[in-house]
Amino acid sequence: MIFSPDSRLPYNNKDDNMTEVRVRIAPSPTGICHIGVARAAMYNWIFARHCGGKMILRIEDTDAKRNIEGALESIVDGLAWLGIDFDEGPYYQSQRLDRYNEIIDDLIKQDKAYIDNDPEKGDCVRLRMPEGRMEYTDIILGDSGWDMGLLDDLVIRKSDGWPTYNFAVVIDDHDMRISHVIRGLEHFSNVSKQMAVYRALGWEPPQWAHFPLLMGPDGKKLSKRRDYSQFHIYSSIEDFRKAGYLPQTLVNFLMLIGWSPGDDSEIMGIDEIVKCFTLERVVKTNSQMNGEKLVWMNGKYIRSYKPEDLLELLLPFIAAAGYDVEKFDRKWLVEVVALYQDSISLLAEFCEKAKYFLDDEIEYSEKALNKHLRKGDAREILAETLEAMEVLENFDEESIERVLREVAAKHEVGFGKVAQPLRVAVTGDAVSPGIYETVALMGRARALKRIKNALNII
RNA sequence: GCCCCCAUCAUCUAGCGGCCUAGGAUGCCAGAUUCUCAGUCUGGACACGGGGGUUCGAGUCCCCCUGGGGGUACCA
Repeated sequence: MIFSPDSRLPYNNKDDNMTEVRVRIAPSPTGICHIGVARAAMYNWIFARHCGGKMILRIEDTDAKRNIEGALESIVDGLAWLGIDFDEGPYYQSQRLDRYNEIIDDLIKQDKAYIDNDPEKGDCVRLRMPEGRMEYTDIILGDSGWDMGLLDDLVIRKSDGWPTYNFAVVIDDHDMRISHVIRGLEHFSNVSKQMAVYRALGWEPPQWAHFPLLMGPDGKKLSKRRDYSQFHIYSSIEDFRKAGYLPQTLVNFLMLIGWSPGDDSEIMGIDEIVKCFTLERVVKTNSQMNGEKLVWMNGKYIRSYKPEDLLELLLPFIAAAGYDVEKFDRKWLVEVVALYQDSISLLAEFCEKAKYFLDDEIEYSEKALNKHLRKGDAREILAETLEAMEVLENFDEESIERVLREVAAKHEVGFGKVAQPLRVAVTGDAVSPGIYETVALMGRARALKRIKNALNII
């Protein structure tokens, strides 16, 4: 990512080739990398990459009161994590005041704009709106129009000297030679205002594409304040990352909301999406986020990794859970990961599920103890299992299986009657991966110690 | 209030007049695999908001209603 100190643009761009695809996102640096910003960035970036065009970052920072320190970095970082980068920028609106004023003054000279005196608010500049109906076409929504008589003369310069949003956007998009404005539906009604500015300036407007809005998992409007964690949904990219989502999951999932490739493909990598993405296939309806499908998809991606690669992704989560990552044998950890790869859907789940591998001491679930160890001859069976395991030459999966089968045969009980007591004894709970793998990987010392301990407390 | 946009299973979607007794995915239910859980596989239930048209024929086109969303600032 490049941050050029002087990011003002050349004003004259008449000679440039306007057929080049150039798109942008224009966030305000007012907070974290919100899911809405990420989605807009994804549409623009994917469209740019599909067309071989350029992706540009512009910062709308004219409202100094709202600017937050570090917000730009967190937005750029969040997008980078998703795989979104920029070819140009960031350009700052705050550095382009001269350019806006030059155009406003010229508009006044031509009597296309005028100074409006308001005794209370001060002088502002308004653009004379055209008469009649303005027609325009949106790539996603189709033909539309607006009765311009409904609009007041648009304020283009506020009394504080700054241009208004709808004016600055037009100047910026033109100067940056933006070919397609791809943004959320909340901006749709700005088109008429911006078209009026394009017309006054005699400039060619870009192509418009307004994608529908993302609704919360509760079906209501997405709110920054609300906590959606019960739905496995978050409002910031950073929170998705912390919850253990993979970036490719988020990209895949978010793109499949509001767009489809046309066939039945569901699990799609970003390259594949770039290849077949078209704005025409973006749907027109608002859509609700479904956390269950998101979790499912993340599980699919988790299962697609080789265990050693998955471990690399898991390491930060293991460290964040308070473990000293260095104290574990790396190869052994890979095996633990392999054991759990099928049963986790979020990276953050690993430590909780595999805690009896990571912790020295385990906690026993009373319920599991009662159900599997304090019933029938479970205690006797476990004690016998312990005895047989103590004399095992090789403490490996095959040997352990043999022991369990022998014990089961001797007592004439099902395999579960032997496996479950053992499982509870070594893990503390009635649920774990396969019992031989679990016990073998745990190691002889740990397993035997835990069995003895269990026999003591039941 | 006014303006604009939208409308297929619970959810995300396919469908661009006959291929639709509406397809896929998640979730849900059942079965298989099995030492528990998960995973995987197989099967099942679940939708064209309502009413008028147009047409030989409408989920697909038109109108109305209803519902949802967005916008109506000297915010962005």
